[in-house]
Amino acid sequence: MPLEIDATVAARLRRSGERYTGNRRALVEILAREGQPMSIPEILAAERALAQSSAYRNLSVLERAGVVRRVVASDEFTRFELTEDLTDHHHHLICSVCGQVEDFTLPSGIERTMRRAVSAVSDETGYNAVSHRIDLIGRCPRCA
Amino acid sequence: MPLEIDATVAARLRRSGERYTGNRRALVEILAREGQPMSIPEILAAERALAQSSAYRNLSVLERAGVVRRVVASDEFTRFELTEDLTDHHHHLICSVCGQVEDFTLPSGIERTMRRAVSAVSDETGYNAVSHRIDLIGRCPRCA
DNA sequence: CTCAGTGCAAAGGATTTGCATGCCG
DNA sequence: CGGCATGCAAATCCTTTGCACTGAG
Repeated sequence: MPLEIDATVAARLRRSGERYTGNRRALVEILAREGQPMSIPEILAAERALAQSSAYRNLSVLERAGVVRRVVASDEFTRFELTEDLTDHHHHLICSVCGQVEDFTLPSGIERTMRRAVSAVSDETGYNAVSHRIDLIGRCPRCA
Repeated sequence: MPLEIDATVAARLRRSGERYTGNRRALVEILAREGQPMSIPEILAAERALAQSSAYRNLSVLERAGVVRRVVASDEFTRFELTEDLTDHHHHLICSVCGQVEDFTLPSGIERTMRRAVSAVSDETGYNAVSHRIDLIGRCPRCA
């Protein structure tokens, strides 16, 4: 796992008044290694020693600390990924059949356009602190 | 409810080999009237006579027939809305606190740009029949 | 020592399903 | 008439929680 991520995570947990325990480090490591949103079953398969309840509890802690983000796909599982500032700004390709999620990025020009549009909408509607999320839905090559 | 929607729904159900029953018509009517994604509790509150299981079952039938679409917000409830071709292409503002969903549209130029970008990504990744979904996340005026 | 973190098992809660009955086609 | 739709209640299954125990600080 990149040292920088590790240090940032440590700092954020400290700021939230939470410890950086072995289980939490393991979770961050798995998510960093995988680089794609992972469901709890996938995480548990990758880390046999981790109790299911600890996975849920710690991911929740990491979410509140701003380390991981919840991703909703098309199947019954919530997925988790490291927040964008630990990795990079990206979006998701979601397979409508199997629910698998893949990352992709948009050209920076389009991102700029989107940000402008988003802040315009935010002004018009009275919603504040608006972030955007762009998902593409289709069939992955395996399910096509 | 607009006659045109009613006729289209009837046709799609027929094509799926499904009946257009009273409950199904009531669901379409409520969703058309509301014009915003609705959760099951909201739907049941609007239609007291409808059994919860019938709501779930019929919305599922309507989804398979291409009449309604599932919308995932930020709370624990799945929401439902009429598909875009029965209404219009739009996106969602999701309140990160209460989960309420509101519609908004983007300027057509931006939509065009997005469609081009989406098809480029689709070509690169091997995903096909890709549609896009843009959600803005923020706090609605009531929760701000 | 203390208290947060952990694992196990049980509870919770949205959604699904089994089954007997009613009604549309 | 026959089969799908319906309502009720029970079952499912992801997720959360209670509790006793362990380990880090």
